[in-house]
Amino acid sequence: MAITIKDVAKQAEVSPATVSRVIADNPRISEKTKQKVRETMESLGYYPNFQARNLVAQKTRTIGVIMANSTTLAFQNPFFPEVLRGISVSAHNSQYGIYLSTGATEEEIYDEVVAMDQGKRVDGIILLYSRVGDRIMDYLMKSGLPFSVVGRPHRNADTISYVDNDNISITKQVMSHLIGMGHKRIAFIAGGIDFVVSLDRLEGYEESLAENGISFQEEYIVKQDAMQQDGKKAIRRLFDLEDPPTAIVTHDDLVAYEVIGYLEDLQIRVPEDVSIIGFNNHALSKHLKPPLSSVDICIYELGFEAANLLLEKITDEQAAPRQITVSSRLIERGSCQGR
Amino acid sequence: MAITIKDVAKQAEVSPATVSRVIADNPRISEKTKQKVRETMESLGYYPNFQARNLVAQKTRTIGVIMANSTTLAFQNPFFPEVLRGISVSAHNSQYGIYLSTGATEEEIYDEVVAMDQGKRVDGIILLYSRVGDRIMDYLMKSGLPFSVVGRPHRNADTISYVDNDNISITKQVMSHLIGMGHKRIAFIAGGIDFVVSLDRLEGYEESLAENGISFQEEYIVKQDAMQQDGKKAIRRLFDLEDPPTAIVTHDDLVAYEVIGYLEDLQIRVPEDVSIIGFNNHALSKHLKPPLSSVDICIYELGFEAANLLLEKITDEQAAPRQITVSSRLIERGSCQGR
DNA sequence: CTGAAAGCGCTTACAG
DNA sequence: CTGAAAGCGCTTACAG
Repeated sequence: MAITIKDVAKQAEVSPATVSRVIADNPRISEKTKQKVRETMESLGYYPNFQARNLVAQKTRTIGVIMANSTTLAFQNPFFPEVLRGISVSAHNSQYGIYLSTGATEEEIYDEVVAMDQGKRVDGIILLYSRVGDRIMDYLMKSGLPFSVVGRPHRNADTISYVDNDNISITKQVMSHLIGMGHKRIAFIAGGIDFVVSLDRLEGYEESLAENGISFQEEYIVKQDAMQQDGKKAIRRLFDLEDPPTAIVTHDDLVAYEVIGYLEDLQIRVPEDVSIIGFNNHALSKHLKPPLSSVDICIYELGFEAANLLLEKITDEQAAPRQITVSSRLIERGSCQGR
Repeated sequence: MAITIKDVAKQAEVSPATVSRVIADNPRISEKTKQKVRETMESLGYYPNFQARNLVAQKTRTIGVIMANSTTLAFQNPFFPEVLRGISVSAHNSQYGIYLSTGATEEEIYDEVVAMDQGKRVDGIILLYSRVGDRIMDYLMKSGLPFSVVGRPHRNADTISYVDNDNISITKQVMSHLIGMGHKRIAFIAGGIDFVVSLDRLEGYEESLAENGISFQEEYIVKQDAMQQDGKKAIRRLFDLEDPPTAIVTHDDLVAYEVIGYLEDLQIRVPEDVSIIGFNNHALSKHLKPPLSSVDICIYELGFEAANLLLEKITDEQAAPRQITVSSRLIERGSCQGR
């Protein structure tokens, strides 16, 4: 069907081996032969077959990207496309392709990872999330397949290449900002409790309270379950407390806006009555009213560096695991007010 | 290195051919042999090598997904992840994988498409957008590689499998809604002018005006360029007109919110002074203030059906091109008011 | 019901 | 500087 190396060889009156060497620009082939072979490749419209090439090279020049279960709101926020853009740029720079997981459940995704590894479909994997007790990460650890993670692994972090923000520190900065403005009753709308990023931010929250001599109150924590089941109710409950919060930190700007919507329904004004800060610095956050103060976590960088780390491991088997901390910073806008 | 079919064959005391047949569950192999081979596959932890299998089968069970240049705000909106989710589900159902384009410029993407096709990396391609005079679509037409498109192709649409909303009709419905409320001066914030979807919506806009005896005014059209360069200025100009619009239709909810932000700066109230309607029904749109009326274009369906169409063509070479119209509907919320 | 052989399209020691 | 041969890991007519 398609033009193969043999067709080119015959036409150019050389052996297939020679054609192969010309493709690889092997210096032992004479310029004259190269010239001739290249011309016939051109005129025949020859294009090397990746599958065949990869089979003998025993690699694929493809990286697998594993995204978490995509059915949640999380998928509506810009994290995924933005991190993918970072990965794309790095992969493209090194002429690697991206193979994406398609599974909808953890079970399906696990099977895909096994298939990617054992079926030799990819040279390595980027895990786009880090959760507690994740089977997939355990599998990757054992498999020997190069991989990197966006987010600090819960266990054996020092033996794994990963990128992350300093979530504890940045959350403490967010808290200091609010506490510095006079806030003491600060609610925290947490992300999924099995994600390490959520744990880290919660830890930052708690540490900050402790360091500032403010007692931790369980009622100020809104779990993701509660938000997803009935966000409005969860927020109402917060403000039915004897001492309602005067500030709210949410794990995502989109959630912050959802909360702001509920607050308006409750006739609670932002920022006059309650201050609010989000994470992820959504493109909208500067346009909306109030403009939302938010933590820019540099999602693109996270993806870009995760890909770089992975390619490092793929290229050099001996490469030691590396950890990269991507900067993050609080962008102050109009959604906070002192008291 | 890895366990191959030969290792299994040796261990199970059969030929490699037999092992291959057991994998394919060939009915001519005795149950006894199958049993034995399966056991040794299990105990050895054998897993078939995709590259080898694909090389002889001359296919890849992979579909290429080509996304547009990803540097714009478009990438911040949920279209991409949502359409990808639809594709993923369909692909996963048929046990196909997804190979993603990584290029940042049209040139790079074109080269990737050629590589995917000629290098036999994928069995077919989904083009996530349709633009006027697109080289990539021209290439695909000529190549013979199965492909499907999200969005109506600008030329030769009847020979191509694609999914789309009825953008002309839905835009006319949106306009009828506004006109029915008494609006006559309706501005239109358009998407990229080289996208067919933008042209269709603009056509719906113009047709609707004509049918309702309202004259078309060039000044009411805000082009994407103007919005991207200086959105605030573009909106201000709209309201500096002698007859400023009383309603605005935008091609995307995120843009609608950006506009609403500018309007607030200009002390123009929504919906009291001006009504506004978006497209894409972003998850936030029901939470924000005002809750935004928006057209739900069923993005997930677009992706899902595009993948189905592609798989149909991959599976059956003779399959005639099919076009699927995915439903869309205006969701009324609080951002419009009669006059 | 099973095996030996050829082949998918390429690469790479080994010879010369 | 170039070619013949073996091989990557699998599948599939062809025999028996």
